[in-house]
Amino acid sequence: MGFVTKEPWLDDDEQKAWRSYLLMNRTLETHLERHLQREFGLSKSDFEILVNLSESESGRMRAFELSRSTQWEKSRLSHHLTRMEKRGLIRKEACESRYPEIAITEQGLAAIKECAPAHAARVREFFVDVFGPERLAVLGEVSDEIVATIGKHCDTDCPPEVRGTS
Amino acid sequence: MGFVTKEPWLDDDEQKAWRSYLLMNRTLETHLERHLQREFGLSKSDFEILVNLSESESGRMRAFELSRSTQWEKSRLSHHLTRMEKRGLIRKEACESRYPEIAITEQGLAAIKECAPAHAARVREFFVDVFGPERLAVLGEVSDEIVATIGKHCDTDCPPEVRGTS
DNA sequence: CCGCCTGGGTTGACACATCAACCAGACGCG
DNA sequence: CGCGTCTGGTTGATGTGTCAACCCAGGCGG
Repeated sequence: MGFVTKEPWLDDDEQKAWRSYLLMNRTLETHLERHLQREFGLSKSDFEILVNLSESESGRMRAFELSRSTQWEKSRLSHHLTRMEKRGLIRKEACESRYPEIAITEQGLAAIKECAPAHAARVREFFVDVFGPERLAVLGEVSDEIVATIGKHCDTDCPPEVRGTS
Repeated sequence: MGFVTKEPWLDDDEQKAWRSYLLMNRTLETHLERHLQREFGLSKSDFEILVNLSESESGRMRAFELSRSTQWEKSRLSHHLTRMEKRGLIRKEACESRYPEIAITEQGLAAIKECAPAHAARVREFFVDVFGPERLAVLGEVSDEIVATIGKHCDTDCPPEVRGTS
C-alpha cells in the first residue's frame, strides 16, 4: 500500500499544502462550532440563519431569499426552519402573498446579539490575526478566484444549485 | 436590523475576506463531495478512511489509529466503520489482541484506486492551480500556524479531542 | 483479594443533511 | 378552456455526526 494517492497527480509540496489546509479547516470549523454550541446552544446553521435575518431591514425574509443567501437547498432550509421555530428562534408568519415570511423572534435576536461578539472575537483571534492584513487580503482574492473558477466550470456540466448566484 | 454583527469586532476588510473564505470553502467542499458521491458513490468520509488504510503498510489498521489520523471521535468512527463494512469497503477482522483490525477489502481498494486520480485532478484544477505555487506555500504556512494557535489555546481550556496529536 | 481508574470500542437517541417525491399556484401556449 | 411546466415550499426516508452512556479488559493501590 502507500502508492494509491501518490500518482503524479499532486506533488509533495502540493500534497502538503493541501493537507495542511484541510486540517486547518477542520480544526477551525470544529473549534468555532463547538464554541457556539456549548456557550450559546446554537449550531453553525442556526447562526447563519440568524445572521441573515438580523442583517435584513425588517428582521423578516421569505424562505427563498434565505435559500439564496445561504446557498442551502430548499429542503434543508425547510427542515431547519421548522426545527428553529420549535425552539422559538424564528417564527413563520403568514402574509398576504400565500407564502409565509420568516421572522426572527425576540429570543432569536437576543441569542445572536449575545453570541456574535464572542464568535467574532474567536474568528479574529484564530484566523484574522494569524493571517495578518496582507496575507488575509491575498486569501480573499484567491477565494474569489476559486469560487469563480468552480462557477465557470459548473455552468457547463453541473446541476443548477451549485452555480453562482451573486 | 443590520447592526448586530457590525460591532467593532471585525472591520469591513476583515469581514469581506472572512466571508470570501467561507464561501470558497463551502463551494469547494460541496463540489468535491458531490463529485465523489455521484461518480464513485463514495462520501468524503469514506474517502478519508480508504486513503488512510491504503496508505498504511498492510492495508490494515486498528480503529484507534484511524481515529488518531482522521481526528474523528471514536463513536463517529465506529458508526461509520460498521456502515462501510455493510457496503463491503472494509472488513473488521479479529486478531490476537482482543480488538479487531480494520482491513481494506478488494472492493474498497478498487474504489479508491479508481477515484483518487479524478479527485486529485479536481483538487489541482480548482485549488492548487488557482493558488499557484507561491501563494499555495504561504497558505500552507498560515494553516499550520492556525492549527498551532488553536492547539495552544485548547491545551488550557478545551476537551481533549481537539488537542494536537502530532 | 477488592475497588477503582483508564483506554479501546460499541450502542442508542437525537440533531442534521440529502435526495426524491409531492403539492399548489402562476404562467404560457395550443 | 386544457395542458405542460416552472417556482416556492413541504414531507418522508435514509445516511451521517454528536453526545452520553455503557461494556470490558488491563493496571494499580490498597
